[in-house]
Amino acid sequence: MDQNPTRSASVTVADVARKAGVSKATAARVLGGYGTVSDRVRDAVTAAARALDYQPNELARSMTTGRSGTIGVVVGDIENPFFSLAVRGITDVARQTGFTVVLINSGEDVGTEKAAIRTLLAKRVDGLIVSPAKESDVGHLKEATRSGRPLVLLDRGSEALNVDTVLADDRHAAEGITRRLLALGHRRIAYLTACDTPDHCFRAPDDINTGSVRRRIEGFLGVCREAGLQGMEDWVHVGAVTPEHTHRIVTAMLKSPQRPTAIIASDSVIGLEVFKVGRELGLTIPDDLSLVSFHDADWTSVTTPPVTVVRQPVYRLGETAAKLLVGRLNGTDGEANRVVLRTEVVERASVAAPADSVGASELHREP
Amino acid sequence: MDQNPTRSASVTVADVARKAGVSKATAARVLGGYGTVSDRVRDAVTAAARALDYQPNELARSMTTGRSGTIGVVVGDIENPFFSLAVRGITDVARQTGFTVVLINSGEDVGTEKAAIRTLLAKRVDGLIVSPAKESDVGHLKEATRSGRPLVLLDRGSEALNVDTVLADDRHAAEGITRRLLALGHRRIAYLTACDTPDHCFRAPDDINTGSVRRRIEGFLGVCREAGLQGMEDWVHVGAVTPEHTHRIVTAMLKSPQRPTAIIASDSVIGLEVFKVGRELGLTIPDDLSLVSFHDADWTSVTTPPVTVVRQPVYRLGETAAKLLVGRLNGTDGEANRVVLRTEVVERASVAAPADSVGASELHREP
DNA sequence: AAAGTAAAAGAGACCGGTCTCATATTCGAA
DNA sequence: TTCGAATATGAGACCGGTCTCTTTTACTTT
Repeated sequence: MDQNPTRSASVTVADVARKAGVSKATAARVLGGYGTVSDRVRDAVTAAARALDYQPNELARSMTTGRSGTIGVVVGDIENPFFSLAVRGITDVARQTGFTVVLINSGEDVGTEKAAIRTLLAKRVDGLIVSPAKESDVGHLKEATRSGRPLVLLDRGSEALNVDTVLADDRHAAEGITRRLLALGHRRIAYLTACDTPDHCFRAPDDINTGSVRRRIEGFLGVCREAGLQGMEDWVHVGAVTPEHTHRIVTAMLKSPQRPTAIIASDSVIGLEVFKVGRELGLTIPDDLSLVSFHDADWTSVTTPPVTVVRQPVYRLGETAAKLLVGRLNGTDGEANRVVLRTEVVERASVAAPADSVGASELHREP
Repeated sequence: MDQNPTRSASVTVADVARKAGVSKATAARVLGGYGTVSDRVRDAVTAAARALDYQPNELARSMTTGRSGTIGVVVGDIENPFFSLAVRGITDVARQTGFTVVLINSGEDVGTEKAAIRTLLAKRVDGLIVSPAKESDVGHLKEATRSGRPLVLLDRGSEALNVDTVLADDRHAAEGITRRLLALGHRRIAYLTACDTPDHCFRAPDDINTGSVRRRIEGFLGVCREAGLQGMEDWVHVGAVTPEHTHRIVTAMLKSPQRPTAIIASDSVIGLEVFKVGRELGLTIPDDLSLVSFHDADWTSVTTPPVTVVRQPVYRLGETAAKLLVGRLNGTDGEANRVVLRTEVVERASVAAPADSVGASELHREP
């Protein structure tokens, strides 16, 4: 019965039409599910299609309809649990709504991101979800929107881009944990991020091109300033791009005579490395060093002590972005939405008053 | 200067040709980078393309060439660090070789997987990398290969499918850790996996459809049998599909009078949950309970105690699969490759002799 | 039974590229 | 100078669908 192996040359509507004894147009109507056809013909065509094992060619379909049924997603690094969870949110919505996801990693490099956008546009994705590497460099994104395809920004916004954006309230979260640390008496608080600057030094928030991180640093510095602490810019460290880099930076930091009494890690990959270095150097958390990490990664609840984190609704970040995009794709228009999802500080046990908190509380009384 | 906003209707080769004053065919030659053209014409066309901001339509190109430049990837769950790391390996190779990745999560459900394959085939991906949910149910995969598009199996093989396959040597790894546990005196060793059976009970390895996991269980049971332990099938627990399920199963297991003295977790998500439950119940690892987990997730080195794991070369698993696929795409043919990558047991501190090791060694003397 | 209308089917253009084949041009060798 | 080969360009079919427009068929209506 199977002596007729499917030829590699694929079966087309024309083949089905011929077999069913109808015109190509009619067969296409049945197969494509549009227009009006009689029941008799529908059955004949369906039977012929089954007999021939007809497989529609979506490419050809996209050609004429102009819709490819795909959405392009550009994230920094799918390996990072933050992005993999967000992407899960995106793919779930995509599947439910009949879209398919093309995924590209930018490696947080603008050049790669540009190439990615170009590729996706050339492949005629219906829309884009991007987590831009640099807020300041978004010409390629602007161009993408100009081509008429909707764009949604994920986790990082851009003033220059008037498009749907889904963010976590990073500044607020940073302010909260900074206040907490200050109240406990910490004065030497380091903020550590993967974002880098040309000379690997931090001077002002404007040096940071990743929106979410910049807002956090602004919140951190703002609260410090309110509390009368000046020059906290020196405590912001950039360039923790790999675990190895992070290891080096944290080790240097913790070995210096004026070592920080608390560290804020900008993501869970960094947080993990800080934890490791602390242990390596024989420092006890939280007695010798307080640690707060962004992203409630699974491991943070299971260490000794468990780590206090900023919980971001990462899955919902992706989910919301995808829903917004699908909405646009289905014709919703109007002003760009800026959705800001609430974060939450999960207090665990990696934060305590610093050992030298006396000096610190004196400082507190100064102003 | 920018008073001429790009019309949404895209610029085609025909438009460029007209502007450059050449035929469509010639313009296409320049733009497509094929055939021979004079320098003068090339410059003219290039200039016209730039002036018009021509963006090639890959869809149309794929239409005629039959190659879409995309590879379809179907994994269980991108949120699982195992898959996100493997996918990272795949996407890296894809980018380097000029391919783009379409990602679909199967949720380990064969129905979803089938739909995914159909979608990807309809979108005319050039090739597929799949981590099949069930080894026994691969008709749809067979069909995919029959359509002429190469398929590479990731982490899970299938005897029924004679295609390139990349696996970790799961059986060997399971045998190693089982021997270790037995040598320490453990007799009540539980194996816990997410794979499920219709009635949520395990009787024999054939109940397990996920190849990698079945091989591990076979290794586990085989070594136990060698050591004279019978009926260890009862110690294999299935259905740890979510952290909640896992929590319930592990709690029941550890509260039973005949509680296991050691648990082997089939992935890091399960391992984490076992760790949490152990702590909840006030059990000390490794004194009260030994724990070994598959997958060297980042958190495993940072707990107290750190967890002994089976390190799989996950990134290389994905990378190798992608390289194999790209090879096929570039015309390599010949017998199907079965690549088995070595795993490694990373000894940390979550394994020790059981508290009641005396009774255990007696048992050991029995046969 | 004739006319009028709605439903069904067919013919063929079209989407935006590629590619074959025919024609025109250029160049070197005889 | 002239011919032949090599190189450049043009015309148009083609990929596999969708979709408009026209013709044919079926069903009301009076």
